Amino acid sequence: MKSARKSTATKTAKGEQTKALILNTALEMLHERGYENTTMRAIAEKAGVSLGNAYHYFGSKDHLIQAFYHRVNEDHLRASQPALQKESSLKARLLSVMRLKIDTLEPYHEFAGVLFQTAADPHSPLNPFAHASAPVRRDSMQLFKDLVAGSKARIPDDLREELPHLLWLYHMGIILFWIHDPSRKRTRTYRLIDQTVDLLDKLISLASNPLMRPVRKKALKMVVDLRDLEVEEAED
Amino acid sequence: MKSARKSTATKTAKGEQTKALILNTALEMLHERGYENTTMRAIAEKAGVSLGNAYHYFGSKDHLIQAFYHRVNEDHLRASQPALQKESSLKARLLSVMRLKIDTLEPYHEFAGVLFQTAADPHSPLNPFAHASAPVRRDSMQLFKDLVAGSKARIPDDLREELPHLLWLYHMGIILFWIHDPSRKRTRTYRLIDQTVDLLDKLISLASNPLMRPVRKKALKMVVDLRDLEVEEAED
DNA sequence: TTGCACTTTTGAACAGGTTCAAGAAATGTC
DNA sequence: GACATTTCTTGAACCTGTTCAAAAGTGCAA
Repeated sequence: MKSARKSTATKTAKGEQTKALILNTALEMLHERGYENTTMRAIAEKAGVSLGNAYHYFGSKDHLIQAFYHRVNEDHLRASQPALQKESSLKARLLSVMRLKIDTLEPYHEFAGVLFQTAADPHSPLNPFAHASAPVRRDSMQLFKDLVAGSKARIPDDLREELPHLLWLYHMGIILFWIHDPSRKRTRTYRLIDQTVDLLDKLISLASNPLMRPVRKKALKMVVDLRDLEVEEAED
Repeated sequence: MKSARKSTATKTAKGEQTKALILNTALEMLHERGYENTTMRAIAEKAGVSLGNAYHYFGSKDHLIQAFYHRVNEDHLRASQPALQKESSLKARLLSVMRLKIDTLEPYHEFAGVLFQTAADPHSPLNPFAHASAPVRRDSMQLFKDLVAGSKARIPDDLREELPHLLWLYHMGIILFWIHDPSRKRTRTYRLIDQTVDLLDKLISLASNPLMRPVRKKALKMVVDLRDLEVEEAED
């Protein structure tokens, strides 16, 4: 379960085809049977290729999972567009985006643990701070940038600039909660979203108050540090 | 890497002895060689017992890791006592405890990722919210209770009651950062601690202001929800 | 002492992720 | 078209976590 090998880039039309075949088969099986029951051997067999061939295109099972996560992320992006068109207040936009995130993720709750399990390991390609997942992270980060940029709230520039990162971090926290949420239909998570979004909205207003400038500056300095860390790791 | 089996309780003096032998050997090897290179076979061999025997006492490799984490936690507790005796302000107490936490964890930075990797999976016994790690969690939670109780800060009762949980959560966040911190001697993490502790102290003062009561109530309601989730899971 | 119920211990077997050397196919070059 | 090079594909082999049935040991009651 180590393997640093990257997914191999295809050099041939046929290779491209095979890679896509393996990936699609894998995604399908992951969806249908969950993580544990989707073995590399099973994927290879169902796709009609050899085990080694699967490993030629995807350096590890994690890489397949990453592809899976990428797809879920695309779904969320697409699902969020209407709300971002319609809503204009920061609060409403954030609420929609967060709820839709959970909606999108829900079918995979059962094996989401495994999904984020790997995410905590700095060496894992699934780690959301790591290089390998940079595209996925950039996409989801972009969503929060759009979310902030398109809102008509009056927010100081310094805060506005860092807000997307803060919200992204917040959204990771919610997902962590969701993973551990045993309630039916994940009602707790939705409730938590409602409450935290409300709270965040209040806090943002509060932080936008000129009187809060010193505290805000201090907090933002800290956030920038956090962000730098992400970037650094993304480089290596 | 599944296994729900618990560690078996020993029924005999000899069993007790064997269990301790295996555990000590495992901890030693984990410390010396890290996670990947410490295989169950290697532990069993070095301890001079059979592979199956190791599994008789520890249901999985994770259980061994948990024991490891437990020991580190004890070290931290012990290391924190002097500071908790000496310091009286909340800020100073928190700062000491957090810095000592990182000090204690530092020797294991290399494989800490794996350690907390498993922690993200709800099914894992290492998951800090799960039943299996309840003792460890209770211990580290107790530390933060002491931390708050022994401080002479003027804090509203409602906040004071939830503060230990909040600080525990905060401390988990810092550890997450630390895991990903590539800086030499983890200077970034220490800096982040300095900054966040300072900020937290300010926020606590702020939240203690009577004017903040409505926002505070709202925030605390949310925290209680979080805490309930932990408890619930700890039950099953 | 013998027999019984238990705990402890063993090692073989299994499963699944991963590696690798080598053959087959495709592509490019002259 | 023939050869060289690169890419694709294969399947066996390896490693490690985990399971399990059975052997060995232990203590205690009759």
